[in-house]
Amino acid sequence: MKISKPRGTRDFLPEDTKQRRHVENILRQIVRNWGFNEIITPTFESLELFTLKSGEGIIGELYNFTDKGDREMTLRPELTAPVMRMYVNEMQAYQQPLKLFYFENCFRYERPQKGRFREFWQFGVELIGSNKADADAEVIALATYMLKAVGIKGDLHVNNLGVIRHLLNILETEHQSKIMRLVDKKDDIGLNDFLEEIDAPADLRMKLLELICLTGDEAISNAKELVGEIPEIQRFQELLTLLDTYGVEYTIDFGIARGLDYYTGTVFEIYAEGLGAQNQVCGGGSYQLIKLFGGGDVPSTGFGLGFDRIMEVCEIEAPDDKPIVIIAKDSTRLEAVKTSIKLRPHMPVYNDLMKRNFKAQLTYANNIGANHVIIIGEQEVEAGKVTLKNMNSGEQELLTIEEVILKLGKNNDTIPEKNKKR
RNA sequence: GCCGGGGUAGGGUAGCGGUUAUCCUGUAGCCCUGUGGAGGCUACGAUUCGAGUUCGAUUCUCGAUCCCGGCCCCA
Repeated sequence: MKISKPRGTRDFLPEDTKQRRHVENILRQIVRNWGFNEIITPTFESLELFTLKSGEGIIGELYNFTDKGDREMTLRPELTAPVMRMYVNEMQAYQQPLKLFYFENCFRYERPQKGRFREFWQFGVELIGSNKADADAEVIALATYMLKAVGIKGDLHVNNLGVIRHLLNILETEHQSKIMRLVDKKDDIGLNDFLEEIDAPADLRMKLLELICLTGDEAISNAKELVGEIPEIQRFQELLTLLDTYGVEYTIDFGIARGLDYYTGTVFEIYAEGLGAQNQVCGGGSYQLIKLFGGGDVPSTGFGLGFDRIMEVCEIEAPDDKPIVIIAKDSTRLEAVKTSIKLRPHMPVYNDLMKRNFKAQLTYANNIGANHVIIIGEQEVEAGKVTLKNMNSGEQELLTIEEVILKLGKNNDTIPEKNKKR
């Protein structure tokens, strides 16, 4: 009886894995160059960490369990909360701003569909300690640069929640939250009904419905007409000026709400084409979670990139490994092993492990796409050299191992390419 | 949790009440023990699971399960 993999999980074959690692390393390199440092948090955490952040309702979507010491645990559904927990536990005295990033798997008990799995990977960034527009701008710009680097055309939408909150601040806090959630869902009917239900002032109602539809270049001036010259708009403009300077293209969109109370001002989402219903590849903003987890009043900005969705639409190819195959006879197998040891610091080398005959070894080399084979037979051993055969041209030459290393180090562009990656 | 569409060797497929379950590809080996890519031959390998209808089910019915897509949700 075959055992199948759990629902919503995936096996990554060698080709898939190579591709994922390649893209992952490109992203990692960019984030490092922007001055962020990678961290790793536990795969499972206390259930409370996430219910604290998101409420009890989240439990339905978690892979939670009780451990043998009767502790309520869960596989992490996201990484912002763990990173904030880590900060509160052990990084509060660090020099700020603290620039952290992660690339880890997360788990949600949900119905799988296109771009949605039960185990999925998130690449995220958290900048802790600054509430300035400069911090928000750097984080947003970074997200767009990352997507660009892997060849994805993203559509960036930005908002500052301060504006809509300014409008709503005459209402009860709970009503404000509910409205933000409805705005986030773009549930206009539900929003209307709710405004009716709480008997919101007509003036507010009109302005709100108008505001959340504002997008594009005119949005700022239109918003000013609705709410006046409030500091939040100024702050929003400061951010946009910075984004212009970064060369980032964006759409102002007062309809982005992100639905959660802990977002403080700047919020943004990036969408990509070709992903069906799950087209959001990135989401983030500035938020205040540290206080909730028992730390100080420290502001943060961050985002999460849906790595699996990126892999769905990203078309860049990982470089080939271009393996070298050593071909030996029964009498020279030990010599082949010794040679492989000398070559392996410089290139990927395959020995025959199947005791195949000479011809079949060549066929094997051909099938795995080797550009070169190294033939070690009695003649070569006698000469103290090896035969290097180019599988594309068929040319052969008798060389010392040192000469082979020199030659393939120069001609085989795999080697420098590989070093470049790290 | 809900709604649609699907499951036949590792991958891609044909059969649609009775077949030795078809073909392509793949892998291993041989033709061919110092020269690969072609060809020939051989081997390996499948009806998702469980009930029901039937003399007989891969085929029809129901249920489960998994996959694909959508809804809900999206921290």
